[in-house]
Amino acid sequence: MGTRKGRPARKKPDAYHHGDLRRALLHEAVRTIQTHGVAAVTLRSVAETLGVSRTALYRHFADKQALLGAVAAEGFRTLRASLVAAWEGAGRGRVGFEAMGRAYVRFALDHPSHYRVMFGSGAVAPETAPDDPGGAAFQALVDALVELQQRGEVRPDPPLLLALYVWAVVHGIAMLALDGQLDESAPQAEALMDFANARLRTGIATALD
Amino acid sequence: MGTRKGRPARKKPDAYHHGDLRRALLHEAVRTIQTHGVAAVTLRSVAETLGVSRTALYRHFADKQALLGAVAAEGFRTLRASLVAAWEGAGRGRVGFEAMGRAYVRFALDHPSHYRVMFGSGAVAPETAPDDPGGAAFQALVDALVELQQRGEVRPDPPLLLALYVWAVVHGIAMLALDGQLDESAPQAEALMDFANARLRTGIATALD
DNA sequence: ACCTGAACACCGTTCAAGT
DNA sequence: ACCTGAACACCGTTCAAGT
Repeated sequence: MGTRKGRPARKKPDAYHHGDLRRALLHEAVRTIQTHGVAAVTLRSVAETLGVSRTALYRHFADKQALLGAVAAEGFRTLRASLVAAWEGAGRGRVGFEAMGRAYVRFALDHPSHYRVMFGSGAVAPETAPDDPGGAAFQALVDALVELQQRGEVRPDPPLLLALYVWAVVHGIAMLALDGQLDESAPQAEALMDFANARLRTGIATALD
Repeated sequence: MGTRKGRPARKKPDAYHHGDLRRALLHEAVRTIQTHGVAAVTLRSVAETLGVSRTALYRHFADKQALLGAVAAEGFRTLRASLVAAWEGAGRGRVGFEAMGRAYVRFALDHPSHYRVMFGSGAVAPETAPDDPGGAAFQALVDALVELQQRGEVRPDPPLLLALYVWAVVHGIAMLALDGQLDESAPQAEALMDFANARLRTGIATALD
């Protein structure tokens, strides 16, 4: 803020040529999703609370779906940060891996609507990616598994396949919780994740026959 | 069809007092979802293709969400039938169990939009239930696991917890595939399910230490 | 470049009214 | 009981126009 190099300071910021409408739109959409759900995200209401015309959005996003795509991308960045923090914070290794799983489920429980948008039919396919935050979040999981393989703690299967399997487990738990399929969602979801961590290690069979 | 016992045959069915508008609405909604996705399910279009007023639906469903709830319930009944058929058809046991997993994923791949509605935010909570088809589908999984436990082939953990874990795995694979997170969805989803069946048995660790 | 204002083609839902 | 028709309060998106 204040003056910028080589650009004459504007007398009055002129209300709305406010330079970062894109970021403001994105932030407002995320906020609305968190507090009132996706259905409440209306181009009209978002524009109004920002004090901007209903159609101003089209300068920054192709359409509403593009806005939601950006919301999803931001969600994946936050998710990735949570996963890495859990992994590092628990000192990596098997304990770190289990912490990652718990962090994943907790993220979904803490941001249910946002999480839903991230996996909504919008399909944030990799081609959209100058950075592909979804892929980056997944990569954090792959990296952890490779490290565990190098320590000889995880079977030497193709890391991609292993990572997809683990992702399916945590994503499945998250979705079941969000859809209200677990009674008393939050506690049972965490208990289920603890059980999942144990079963990921040893499976469900009684013996190796 | 034809004459019904004890009821005077109607001369002309009178176009629309056609008695089973409810069923017709439900069928048309399912058909549209399958062919054009949920977004195409519009009360207006459904009514029009049925030759009925736009508001006739409100005699049979509280609102659009109730219609989609009925669509979800029907989906769960079909899913349950597929699971049971796979389990029985493969002669139960561990082979039957693995067949159930594959049948689950195949159902989702074959009815992507319908599957999405089944787990959409609508929340077909158990209180809606005169029959609760979602619970019945889940029960088929619980029953199979209990039977495997009785044979000593699955660890004697609480069946509910085991079933939730397995459900999370198949649901997670299904959702990842539907969201386009797997390249070449169909084949990779089935390969992932095969891997999942193996990992459900023995887990991902290298040893039992 | 960035934003506005009016207009368009859609929605789900209500409500009094018809048979 | 079951259905209609008009009306209401919403949508996302377009397009010519302003600065």
